[in-house]
Amino acid sequence: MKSRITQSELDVMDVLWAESPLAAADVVHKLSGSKNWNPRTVKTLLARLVEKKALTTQADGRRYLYSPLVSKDDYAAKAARSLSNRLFGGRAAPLVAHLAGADGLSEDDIAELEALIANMKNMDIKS
Amino acid sequence: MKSRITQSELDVMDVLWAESPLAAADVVHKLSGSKNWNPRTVKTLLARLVEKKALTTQADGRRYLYSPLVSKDDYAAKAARSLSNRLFGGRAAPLVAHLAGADGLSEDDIAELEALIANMKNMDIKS
DNA sequence: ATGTATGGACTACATATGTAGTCAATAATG
DNA sequence: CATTATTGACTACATATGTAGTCCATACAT
Repeated sequence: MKSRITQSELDVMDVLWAESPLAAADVVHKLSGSKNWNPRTVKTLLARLVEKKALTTQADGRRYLYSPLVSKDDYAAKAARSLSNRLFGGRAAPLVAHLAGADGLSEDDIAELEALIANMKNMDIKS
Repeated sequence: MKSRITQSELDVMDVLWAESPLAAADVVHKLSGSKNWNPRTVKTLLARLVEKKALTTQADGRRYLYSPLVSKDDYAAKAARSLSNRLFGGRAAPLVAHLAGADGLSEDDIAELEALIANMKNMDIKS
């Protein structure tokens, strides 16, 4: 019954995905630019993430250092598959189509996708 | 300040995206296979979706017929872009990469993506 | 040593969400 | 017509979530 990471909690995870382990005060500091949160709020979110087993702590003297237990890649993959299944029948193309605005994806996006697809085709051949 | 459609509410939207307008009893019936919900629950979700302006109602005698105000495409597009921005830096390729398991996407997915990309390149040329 | 700042543990409280129950009007049925 | 079933309106209540506050122990500065 692993509870879901919420929006606010995800903001905290982002900080720790970028750099870890960090003390609560560091996380507070890194969020101070983007979020207007009371340090208490950040502490609460950290505690909830530990409860949810999304973070672990290691003692550092009197305080804790926090590190992710869930990698961003894993989290992102699950979120992507969940969205794909829930709204796009588990198919990739409709999802990608909906990412684009009226005028398609950017050149860069298209180039990256082509490279990715070429790569996946290779994987397929090798197996 | 349009509140977000929740998971349970989305199940209701799905029914009405598939066919509308429908009376509450019809929605209840269509959900009875997949969800083990009390009809009251479905009614509550319908009412909340009307509040959130995701559905409209038209009177049909003593009851209401519900229809989506938000199309599935719009909703899905917003959800897809939101996920992409939140977790993949707004780029399409990493999202697609994370959709795949260890062994890449299915042949069908790859074929569909290629077709989609070819199409988007055409759009690009025309404009 | 003594006051003050800092850090974690626990508590708080409004709103959201999942999941229903109650009530009153009305439609359908015997 | 009297009874029952249906429907929307309103209410309920536990848990989740956003956003903090309080308390207490301890580290640090004087």
